[in-house]
Amino acid sequence: MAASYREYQQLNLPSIEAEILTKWAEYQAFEKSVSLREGATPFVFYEGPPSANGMPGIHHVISRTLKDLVCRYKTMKGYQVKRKGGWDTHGLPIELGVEKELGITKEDIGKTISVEEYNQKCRQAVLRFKDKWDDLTNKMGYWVDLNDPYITFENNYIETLWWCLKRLYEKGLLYKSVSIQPYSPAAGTGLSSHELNQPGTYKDVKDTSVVAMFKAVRDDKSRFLFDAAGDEEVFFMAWTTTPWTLPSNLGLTAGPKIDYVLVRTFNPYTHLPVSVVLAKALVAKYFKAEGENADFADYSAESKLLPWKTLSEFKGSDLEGCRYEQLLPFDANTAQRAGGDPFRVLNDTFVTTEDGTGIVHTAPAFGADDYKVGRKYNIGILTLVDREGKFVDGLGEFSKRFVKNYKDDPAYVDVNVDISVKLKKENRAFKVEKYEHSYPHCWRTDKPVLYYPLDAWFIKTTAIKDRMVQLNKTINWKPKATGEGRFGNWLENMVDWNLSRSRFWGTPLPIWRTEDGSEEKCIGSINELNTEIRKANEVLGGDINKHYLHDGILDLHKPYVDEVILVSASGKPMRREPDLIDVWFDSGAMPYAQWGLNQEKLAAGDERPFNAPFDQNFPADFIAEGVDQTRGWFYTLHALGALLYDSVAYKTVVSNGLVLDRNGNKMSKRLGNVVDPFKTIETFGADATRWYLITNASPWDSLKFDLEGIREVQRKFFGTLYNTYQFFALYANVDKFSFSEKYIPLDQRPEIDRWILSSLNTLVKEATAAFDDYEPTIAGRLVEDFVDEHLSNWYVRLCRRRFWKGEYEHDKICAYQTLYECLETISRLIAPVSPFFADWLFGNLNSVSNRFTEGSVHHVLYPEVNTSVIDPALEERMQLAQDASSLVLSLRKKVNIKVRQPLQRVLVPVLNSSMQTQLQKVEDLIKSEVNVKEVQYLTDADGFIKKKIKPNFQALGKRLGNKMKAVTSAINAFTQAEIATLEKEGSYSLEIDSEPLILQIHEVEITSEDVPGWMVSSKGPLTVALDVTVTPELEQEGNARELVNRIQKIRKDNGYDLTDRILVKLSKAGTLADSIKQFGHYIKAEVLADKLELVEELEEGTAIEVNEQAIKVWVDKATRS
RNA sequence: AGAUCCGUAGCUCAGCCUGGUUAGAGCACUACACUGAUAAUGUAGGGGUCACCAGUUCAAAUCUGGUCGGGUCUACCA
Repeated sequence: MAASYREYQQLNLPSIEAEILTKWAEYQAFEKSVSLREGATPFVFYEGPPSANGMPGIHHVISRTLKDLVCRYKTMKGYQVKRKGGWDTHGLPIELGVEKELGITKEDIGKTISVEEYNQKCRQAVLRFKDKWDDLTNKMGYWVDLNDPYITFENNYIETLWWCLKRLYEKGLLYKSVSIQPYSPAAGTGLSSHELNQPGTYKDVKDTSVVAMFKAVRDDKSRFLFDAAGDEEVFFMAWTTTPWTLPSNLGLTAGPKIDYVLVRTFNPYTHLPVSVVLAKALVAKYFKAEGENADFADYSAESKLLPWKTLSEFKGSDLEGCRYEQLLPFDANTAQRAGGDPFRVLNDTFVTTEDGTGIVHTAPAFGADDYKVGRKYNIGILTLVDREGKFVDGLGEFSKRFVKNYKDDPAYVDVNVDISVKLKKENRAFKVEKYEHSYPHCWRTDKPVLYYPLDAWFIKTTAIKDRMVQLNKTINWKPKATGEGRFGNWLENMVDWNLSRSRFWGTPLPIWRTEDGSEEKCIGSINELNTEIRKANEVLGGDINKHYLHDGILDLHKPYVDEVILVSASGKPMRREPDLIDVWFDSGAMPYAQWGLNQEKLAAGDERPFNAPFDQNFPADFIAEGVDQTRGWFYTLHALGALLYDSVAYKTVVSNGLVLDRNGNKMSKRLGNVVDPFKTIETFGADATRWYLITNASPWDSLKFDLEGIREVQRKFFGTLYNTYQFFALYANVDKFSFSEKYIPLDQRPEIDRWILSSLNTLVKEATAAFDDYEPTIAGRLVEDFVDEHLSNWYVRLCRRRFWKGEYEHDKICAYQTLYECLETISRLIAPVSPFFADWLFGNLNSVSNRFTEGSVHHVLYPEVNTSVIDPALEERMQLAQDASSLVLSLRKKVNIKVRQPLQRVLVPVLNSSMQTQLQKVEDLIKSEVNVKEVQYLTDADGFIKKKIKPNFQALGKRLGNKMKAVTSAINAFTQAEIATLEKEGSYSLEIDSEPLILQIHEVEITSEDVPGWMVSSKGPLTVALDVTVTPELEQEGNARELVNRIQKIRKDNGYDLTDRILVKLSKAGTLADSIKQFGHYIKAEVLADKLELVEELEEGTAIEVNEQAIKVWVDKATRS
């Protein structure tokens, strides 16, 4: 007995998926999908490592679906796609999690808990949710190799990072420098940008702001100011919201292209006459319009209005180099102590005229921009605040005072206010006010952060900026704009990469330094370190490194590496620089570190001393992550690829957008609008979820996630496809179709079969193009449209009878082969996006036909288009048939004649012979679909058609330009005769604005509009007219059909099998009797009745109504003969 | 603050690159119909200042500039 296609009660995606998962596990389907392609061209994919210390969310499902579908697609295209998994295990989120769990803060580490214990905790916490992640990976059908993942905390991984760092060090790209970083005095620690981006860190606060007046020094540079001011005192005005930085002021920065003015006025506090410099654009902020050129002599302390007068105007560049007197001189902040040449006006483009005065008070220690411009001009640096947040000694009355209330001291007096008061008194303040702005706070202590100079190690990415920009242009970005815009701009504005992190659980910086910093050494491997360890012991003697002499170092983390002391060339001890490196370096170096160092290659001085798979796996063909990784992983991969090997690290990158909730809000635990991926998958199935995520919006658009959308996908796409399969299986099992007959050549198949196969091949072509272009959304939507509109609602609907009527012979086999081929091809087309359902469908089909030897759809090749099957004319005329049917149905609706009532004819005006030929070929389909007996074609000759003419704007517009309006109205006024002439001659002469103009036939569109005296309906060039006369003859046939429908329903209600023969008795009733007599044969054939009897009286049986006539029907199974 | 994406029907999205005269589809809603595969489908109906303003053009949802709103990233500044 031949195998049969599996049939189901109803679609249940989750149970299908459970079944397929079991099958995959048993057959090791994933492993096989890779091993089957051994020797094939590799397609290199990098997995961006997730951090398993948090639960996976629905947004992980979208990026992983994207990764998975590309890898599956490429596998089906014949590539070998290895997917090594990985785990990101270092970094702040993990440390913060552990601290929270232990209820400690950073300060406790090394005190209440040893670094060793702490890191042990981190190591344990890192993979806490690994099971959950593995579970999700499995359930969502993400194929990735989790058996041999790279793990960033492992020694061999860190060792490779060290090697990379050393290579950078040797190229002179790794350096130490002071940088201005966010720092929390209350917590005593620097903050990472990540910490600063915690929700709620930016708060609106009211600070005392002051516009300070810096007195210009008269010299050659500033002469133009004093000349204009008539030798009065001249001040530069600069605004600050942090008056505590004023003692550390060393410069004033102006924008070179900004316009400035010198204004004569009075100091509103001291009422002394002054001349001040500020940006022209900001004058209105400090001076009222009415005060301009007001009477200066009238001004007194009581005056409401401040008179002012513009004395001169100049550019910021004119101010460059002007000197000023120090605002708040003390012992501690002399120019000498600052080093450099301070108290000058500088120029930089970061200055804006949005706020303040257009002149920026510059304290290099307390602002990144200040620092940068300060260095450029060598104005030195003063850090007059210590790490606790209080002023140092030597600042007079301000010494030792906290610059902000870091200690929650109830008696705290705001030093910023005192500074402002002092300035007011000294004629050095122009305006003091409370200013509300958003300012970052330490998320842990809730105290304001300050920017503070800290030592840090940098990678000199700026050295190869141009090269990185150049390389970026070769990367295929999806979407393009992210690469050119967001990423491109980011590269253009690149700064050196600050690697340092003052944390505990991470990759230690492998640099050892002598105490005076004069000698240092960068270590590039474990062997090298062990050698150095022994050497140091030999040179320095004693107990130095005694724990590491025997076995070498066993763990490259803190605190162990910090215990190691090395020896410099000159014999001095060296200690490790205490920093850890940015975790982004960990992930950015994964192309190299995932394979680890190869000791032989290393010893041989290989440029690429990584284990062998590396050679085949760099750079990646494809990576994909969320768009939030643009400046994260995408950047670090790119930077390291360029820095280390002058290469891109990936050729194509897809950045997917955010997943928002259904109202467009970002999902966050705080808002409680997160979607649980497990629950979603369990409820709707991974395939429906994946399909929804991919087809609803382009991956890079942000997605408003709505469960209703998944439900719709489930119903509409999978439901339809499932039903189509179910339909096929039902009849194929009856007929024992197993594709054992020879493949019937297309020219021996009916039109509709050739049509659906043509459409199918068009679909294959277009879907493949879309996948090749990393546009899965387009591919998915194409398949959806095909399944719904073409396959299910046209092909199957029209062909239904072919499957259950008649014998198992040529036409039926054609139908089975065609539908089978469609289903099988669809299963392969959708396999990348919905891997479970595809494999289920494929498996169900293939287990009967055995057309493929492969056990899984994921092992076969993606369908190849057969262009010889594509017949555009055929697809076009089928469209005509669909349109014509739709128009006729619409007309039937208008006159309320149901489809079951046959009608005699439709008239179709044809404008040319090719249209008629096209229609004739699909005439039968139209007739059966709309239940009419004949199609008549009307041509001009019949004189029935009324035509409509419309200009072809596209063609005419180019030629005529601004004459279009006149021509349009001329054309609209055409008579039927004129249209006829144009059609006959192929051109027509017009006169527009008394100029002759020859109109060509292709410059207009002529459609038939009307058939006088008939009901018509049209769509584009197609018009149909319907003969709505119902003759008695037609009515009888209609009755018969109606009756068939009722009997079929009874059959179904009685639960008969499709093939059961029946006996029917009908009560004689009115005019129906005639119908029954006349169409008895037809009725019997339709309902598989052996006997159809008309009886006078029927006791039992079902009472039904046929076209408002009551009748009784009695149905019973015929006994088998 | 800079960059970037988005804004079309109640909702989700096409169309925009390459301008062309009734702006489409699905969902939802209403009514009718179809069905021995269908949780499907068909027909009809309501529902749109294509965010706004200006410009270019004979012609703008489409091109240009700006504004507004939303998202994201980066930065945080006197």
